[in-house]
Amino acid sequence: MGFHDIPNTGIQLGLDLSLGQHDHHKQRDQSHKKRKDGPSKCNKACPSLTLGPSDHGDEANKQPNSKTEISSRSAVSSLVSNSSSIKRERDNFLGEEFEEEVEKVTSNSKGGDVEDEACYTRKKLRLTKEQSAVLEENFIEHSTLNLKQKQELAMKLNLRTRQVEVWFQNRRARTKLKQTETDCELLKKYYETLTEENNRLQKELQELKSMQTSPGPFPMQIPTSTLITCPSCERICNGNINGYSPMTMLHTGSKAHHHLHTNKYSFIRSTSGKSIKKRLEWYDP
DNA sequence: CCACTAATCCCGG
DNA sequence: CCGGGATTAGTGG
Repeated sequence: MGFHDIPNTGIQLGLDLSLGQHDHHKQRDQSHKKRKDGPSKCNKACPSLTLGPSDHGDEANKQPNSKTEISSRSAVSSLVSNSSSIKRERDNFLGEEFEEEVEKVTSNSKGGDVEDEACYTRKKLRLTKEQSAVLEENFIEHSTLNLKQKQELAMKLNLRTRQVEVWFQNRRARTKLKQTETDCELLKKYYETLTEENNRLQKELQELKSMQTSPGPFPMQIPTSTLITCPSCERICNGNINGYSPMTMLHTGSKAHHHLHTNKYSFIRSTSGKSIKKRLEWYDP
């Protein structure tokens, strides 16, 4: 694998400002904020919401029973709220949508199943296969959405706009993480290659030096193992960077026998998008 | 919007 | 059961 094989690692990100925070997050936020103060014990006064049909996280995900179920799960994501919630400071819009959903869920929940163990036990929403698939499809088309697109998608999937927004954010983060890992691997390989190359050159240098110091019956010879011929002028060149075929490198030298014998090859974009340039010097006999 | 983080789910050893 | 990866979501910049 050569460095020219490294894919363009740039990630294009748009700047769609999201407005979508709404009142109903406040409850969730509150229950979430607790975590920073350490795990909280159940507050007797908490009127919790449950997930309605499913008590077992992913059950509905694996076998979505009905639209209602999807809708309930999606909307509430599993929150257990604290009635004394402090309002979140952010701007909140799009409230009705969630209110409706909360009501559905509340009505779905049977009176008895909201017990102590439910308090502060945040059940995690898992999107259904269908929802994930649609989101994925949309992501492939556009990795960012404008507000309208988010709203439409949310409507289509029975999710809140905020959930769609978050899903896209997380999805972008995952993409970026994967890319970073890939780049890291490539850089590791590049490092190894350079190390090998360095060792090889060191060795070669030693050989040359020893040849110089101990004159034999034959004239000095350059080790040919790593030399190739310049395709345009037929001069000998140390064109082999381990693993990178000279064929893939563009020889940009000028006319044969009059060029400067200096060629530059650019071959990779690092994670930060800057190019690393490798320079080869043609041997000048 | 992103980075960071927590909470939860889920799966394999 | 436990550790760790994946996913969803909150917070702050």
